[in-house]
Amino acid sequence: MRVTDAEAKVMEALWRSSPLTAEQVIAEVAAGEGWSETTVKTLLSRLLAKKAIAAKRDGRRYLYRPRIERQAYVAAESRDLLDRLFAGKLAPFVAQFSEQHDLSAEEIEELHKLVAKLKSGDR
Amino acid sequence: MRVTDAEAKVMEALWRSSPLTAEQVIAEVAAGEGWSETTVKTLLSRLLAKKAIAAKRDGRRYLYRPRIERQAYVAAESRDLLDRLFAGKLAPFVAQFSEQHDLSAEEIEELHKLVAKLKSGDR
DNA sequence: CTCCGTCGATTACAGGTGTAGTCATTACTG
DNA sequence: CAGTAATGACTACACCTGTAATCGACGGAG
Repeated sequence: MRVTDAEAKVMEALWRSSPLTAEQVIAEVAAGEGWSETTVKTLLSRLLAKKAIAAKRDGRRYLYRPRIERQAYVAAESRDLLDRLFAGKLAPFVAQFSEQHDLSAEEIEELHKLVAKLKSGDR
Repeated sequence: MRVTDAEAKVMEALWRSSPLTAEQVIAEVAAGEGWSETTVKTLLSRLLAKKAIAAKRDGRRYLYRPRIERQAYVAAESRDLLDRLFAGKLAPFVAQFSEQHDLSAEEIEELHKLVAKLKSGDR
């Protein structure tokens, strides 16, 4: 069961900190996305229905927390993109991206360190 | 106007070689995706409507060709992912991906060469 | 010249998604 | 104890997407 883009915005809030009440989630995302309160509540319900989050009763309200890790979501999205567009290979992705955008010296340095670490088998 | 996943499959066929007739596009993708002929035709119509492809009459049929480059599509998708999940930065993406998947020595080597080239400012 | 087959155009339709309003319950406030 | 405010549940709805069938026009075969 896939988490949609709008739902992911709500997940991001919960990944940033949790548990949160619906009201707190609304405070985190509604204004930024230009959403009404009920929209956020709908998204919470759908996420609950697809078991992407859990809700624990706390008096008259619920406390929501993620049930899937951001790491897993990010990894799935990344793999999907790589598979669809780069035959699953990382290097071609990096190649095209660096061709399209001028990377800062810092970014390049960071990549360098990363690759060095990979070469040394340090993981 | 966004190209959807199903539409992208048709685009891929046209990026591989073009121009193609509808029949040729169908031959390229229908079986592989388990689609009927009419499904492919619908996708061609929608791509035409959103100007992602062009059609030139050739006797009684049309010859279709891409109107947006694969490069541009791939770049947009990539940037979207990076922006959504990695604050637009390449290095964190590479970091998480290499953590999730064991890269082959060849892949690592390829990345190394790429980064070396970037460092030398060769672009 | 007529009939038939081939194409693209048009229409269809269910399920997903974004976005939001209304309802019903429940717990405080007075 | 009753009324009100807050909160989650339910309902709504248009547009998008995947998937496909049917229609109408036009060109080629006989």
